[in-house]
Amino acid sequence: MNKLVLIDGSGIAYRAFFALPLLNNDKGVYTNAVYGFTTMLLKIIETEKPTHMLVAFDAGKTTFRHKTFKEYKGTRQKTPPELSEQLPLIREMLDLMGIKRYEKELYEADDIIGTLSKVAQKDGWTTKVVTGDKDLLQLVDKNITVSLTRKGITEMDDYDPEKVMERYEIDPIRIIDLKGFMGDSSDNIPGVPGVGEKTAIKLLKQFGSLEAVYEDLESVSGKKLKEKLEANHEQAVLSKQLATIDVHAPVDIQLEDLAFESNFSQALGDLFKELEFSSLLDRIGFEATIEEETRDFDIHVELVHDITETLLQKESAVLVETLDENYHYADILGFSIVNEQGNYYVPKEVALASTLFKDWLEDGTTKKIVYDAKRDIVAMRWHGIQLRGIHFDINLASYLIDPSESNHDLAAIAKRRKIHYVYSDEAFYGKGAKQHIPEEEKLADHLVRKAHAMLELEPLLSEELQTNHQSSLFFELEMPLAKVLAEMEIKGVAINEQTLKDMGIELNEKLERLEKDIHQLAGVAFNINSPKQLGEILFEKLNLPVIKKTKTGYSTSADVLEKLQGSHDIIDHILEYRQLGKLNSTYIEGLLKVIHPKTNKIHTLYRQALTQTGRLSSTDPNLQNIPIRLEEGRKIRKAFVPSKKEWIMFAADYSQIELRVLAHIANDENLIKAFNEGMDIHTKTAMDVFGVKDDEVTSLMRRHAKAVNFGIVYGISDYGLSQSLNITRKEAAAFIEKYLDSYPGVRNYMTDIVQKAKHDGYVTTLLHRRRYLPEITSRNFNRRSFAERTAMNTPIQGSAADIIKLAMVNMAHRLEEEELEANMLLQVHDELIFEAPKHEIEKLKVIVPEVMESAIELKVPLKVEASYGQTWYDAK
DNA sequence: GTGGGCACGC
DNA sequence: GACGTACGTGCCCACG
Repeated sequence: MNKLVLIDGSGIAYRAFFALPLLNNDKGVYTNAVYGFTTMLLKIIETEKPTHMLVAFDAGKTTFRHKTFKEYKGTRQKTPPELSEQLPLIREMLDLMGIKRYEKELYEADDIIGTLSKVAQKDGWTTKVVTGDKDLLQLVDKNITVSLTRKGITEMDDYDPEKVMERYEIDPIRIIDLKGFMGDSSDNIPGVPGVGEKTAIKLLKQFGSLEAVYEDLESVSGKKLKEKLEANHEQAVLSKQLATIDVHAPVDIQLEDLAFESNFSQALGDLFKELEFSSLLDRIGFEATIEEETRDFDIHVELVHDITETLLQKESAVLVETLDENYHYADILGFSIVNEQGNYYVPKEVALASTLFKDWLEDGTTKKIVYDAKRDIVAMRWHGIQLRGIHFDINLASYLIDPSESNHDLAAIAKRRKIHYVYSDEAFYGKGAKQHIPEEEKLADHLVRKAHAMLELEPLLSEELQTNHQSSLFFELEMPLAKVLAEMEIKGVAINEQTLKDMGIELNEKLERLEKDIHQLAGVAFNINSPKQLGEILFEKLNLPVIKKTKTGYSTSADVLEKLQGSHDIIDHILEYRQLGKLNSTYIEGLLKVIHPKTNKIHTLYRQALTQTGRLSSTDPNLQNIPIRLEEGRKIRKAFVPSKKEWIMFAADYSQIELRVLAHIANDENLIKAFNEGMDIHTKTAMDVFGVKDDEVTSLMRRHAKAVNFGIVYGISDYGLSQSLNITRKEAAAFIEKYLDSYPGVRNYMTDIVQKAKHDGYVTTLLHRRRYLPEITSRNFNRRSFAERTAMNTPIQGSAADIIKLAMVNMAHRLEEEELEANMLLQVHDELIFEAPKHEIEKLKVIVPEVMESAIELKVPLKVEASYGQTWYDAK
């Protein structure tokens, strides 16, 4: 059976261009439309497995339609040059993929597609049309389906005749009548003014066609409508004509010529590499390979059998290779050292057996350039080495220079700075099941290349940091913080395993009971954890009203279920099942799984070079999302205990740090005054937004005010606020307006920062952390709006992150100075958690708030609340 | 192995 | 007027 795929090339290119941010490769060539187009093609090839393919393009500005209506597409904006310059690349891509393309003078892509789809239909073929243009739905027929891009570029909705009927309630061919009435502003087709989709469909359902409506105009209900139709008769007929795809266009190609096979050439792989589509390479059957220019670079490697003084210089790039992502468990593969004396590879056994080498690693007076200081410190510590003398972390530097850079691998950092001789780890070791460690000679070569690049990169990155005014952010904040975090990770947090296990047993019993009840209420056994099965039960079997749909089916999220509460007893049970199930799988079973066998503690990994705002993140396990808001979940914290008897857990959190930062940055008098007077900020906001006095603030007002503050801090939209408060978007927008009226300094800040971001291309935090926002000038409303909210939010959230990081570095020094035994263990964005002997409590109660509050001086005081107890749970 | 849906924290 | 809307991590399911 032949399967033909016809693609609206012009439409998809246009769509891809606007759907994706303006990407470019290292030569500055724009690639977003090519990339989007290509991912769409690959998806189609993979899912449809076509035997024949054609991409049709519009031939030029003038088409036969302009003869009847010279203003056709008259309001179209000129194609942006950033897109035009990508069209030849798309053509080249198609040629290399072996996909035929076609354009015809005076005809549009639609007409070519229409004509060929009907020829194929006659020959008994199956055809799929891929487009972003709803007009093409008129082609839907037996054996012809139309795929409309939905959001982005690779997500599509398939329309067969039934689906068109379901969506529009008319036959596919009546799409042209619909267009006749509605018109189309993007093509400058007038239609009948005042008639939209709803009215047009009503008319077509009643009369059948546009012509039939005009033949029997008297039967049309509504005087106004009748007048509008009468006055625009000619225009409606013309509009229908313009919207009609010519299925008899003079297309001079045979279907057989469109044969397609998906075995791709090396030339295509080369083009992908040139355009930096590395993530797509394996989809066309190419591995990420080491490029020739990289391989050809000759580097002399000295394999070290005996450690001597000569290779241990005052300044070196040092690499300790650990393959396991989780460096608490990672084995060391080997070391490389590159300095002015040479390029050395030191096998693991040689390195670990040498006291000379160990002493050098532990020598704080030598300057070591590393790629990931925290990983190196921790990994070596597990092998008994106290790494010191770290001077420069390549990864951290790259992150500070541009956190949005998607790839901070050494090879990528190097390549962006014209250093091409490093292999990417993925290309060298392989990924997934194919990962393996090559023979020692190759490994030595790889590691030495990496260290060599590190040595070469250090001055380049230093220079960039300096240009960005980020030297002190780097050397005085992030570098010292890496060491502090390493110590926290190594120390780990002790866990009372039995507490977790007991909670697990209790939870399992409750879950079993709940499951039984739910199955009974449903009348059938099913998997409650499957949103798909749950949706079928709720909305098909029990016929509950559908509140929201996801792209794959019914939404069963908590906010949907909450709206269904009361309509069926099963809902409450499901909500409870979900809540307890989450606790059990993520927090009980999940945490038990990651207790380190050697220490019986949990050692998280902080990601210091990941988030766009400068916050840390925590993985393996994530200790930054341990439940607190609901009591059942909060109990999990009872399992987090001090590592020594007679010790306690001590917690200290910043109160409203983001809003204080906002008061400072925005220099808002009202907000500054509120903080200086020590007011409850949510109550204060409620007073201002609702215009009431202190004692008139109801709990609902305060809740709403709190959500508005939350929105300001996290940069959510009016839509986001409306969702969290369950109010309309308009009401949410009104709240935000009221807020900004009350805090004019904040309003000015919001306006100014967006302007500044447009001008500079980036925003910064108090300590010069930087976030680029290229989309702030996007023509796409969503992208632009998002960038604008990010511009407002990042300086707030990022500065708060700067402050707590600074406090952590200071705290580590202070604990040492005071010779306290207390250990700093965890950071949860605005909170620090310690363990300490009881006799240090009184001292900590003074020192910890003092260090945190004095981390930085703002126009408002910083406030810290501290508490302690037997477990993390009790430190509240 | 991957993407989607969901839920946890800040 | 629609668009699709704080971030990050991890679980389970369903798909190939």
